[in-house]
Amino acid sequence: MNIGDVANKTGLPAKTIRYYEEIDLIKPLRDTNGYRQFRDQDVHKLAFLGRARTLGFTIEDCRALLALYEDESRASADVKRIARDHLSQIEAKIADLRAMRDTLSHLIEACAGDTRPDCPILKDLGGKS
Amino acid sequence: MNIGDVANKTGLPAKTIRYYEEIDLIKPLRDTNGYRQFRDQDVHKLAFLGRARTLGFTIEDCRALLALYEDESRASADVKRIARDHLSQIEAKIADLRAMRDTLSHLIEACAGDTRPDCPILKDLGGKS
DNA sequence: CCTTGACCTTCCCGTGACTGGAACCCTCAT
DNA sequence: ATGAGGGTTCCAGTCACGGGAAGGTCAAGG
Repeated sequence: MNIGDVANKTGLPAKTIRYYEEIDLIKPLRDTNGYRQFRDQDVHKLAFLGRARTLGFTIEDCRALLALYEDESRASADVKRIARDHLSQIEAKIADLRAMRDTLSHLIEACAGDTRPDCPILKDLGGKS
Repeated sequence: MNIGDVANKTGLPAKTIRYYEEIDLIKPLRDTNGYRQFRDQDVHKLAFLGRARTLGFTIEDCRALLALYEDESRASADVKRIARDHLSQIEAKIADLRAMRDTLSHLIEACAGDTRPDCPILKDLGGKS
């Protein structure tokens, strides 16, 4: 299979697939004309990576998860630890964003949003209570 | 005032302050020895920028907000539009993260996390329901 | 007067995970 | 022969800085 077909199958852009090869996440074969030849296992790995990325795992997490995936004698505790660490990062981000959202939405509510210059948003940013 | 004092006052790293000058957000004066000389207005702008950044506005948003801040004849509608656009981006991010969190936490709950290789997390990533 | 240490300066590279684009090669149909 | 539509490599850019090197400046102490 050529890279275009794999891109279609996995939903990953060809650029991303090449990038994943460059950083040694996958090692597709090469045809005599220099084209990448993807086996089913490559496609499967790419699907795995795509799914892990949509769950927000970093590339390095993905690398570790992929290694565990291929290791028949893994301990599920290792997988779970990676996932839990990631989850706590996500929760921290959500908390940050929620704080921003709350502040922002209050300010927006307080702003008339008309042609006059008076603006509580700018007042807040300017540090004037 | 030198950059260190300003960094202390505003809580922004000196590196960040230099960067903000480089991209023309602020224009501090220069002393004869080449040191940056910050006026109160510079410090005030930096505080404004710091606050806007903690609310998650991009640098370009900050540039626009700063321009409006300095424009006495602004319309608060312009400020509000920027803030609302930003708010909707934040909400989109929160939604994304929540989806990740929900999926992840279910998977983590289902994973024994012991020495056995069997792992629902990897099963999900591998696409095997 | 000299040194020490804490400042300050510029400059360049690295980050994460790609994306865009240039310049070029391969293949097949017309 | 030519054109369209694949593929290839390589380089630059993204965003908002942070790290670190190499060197100039300043105030205090010996």
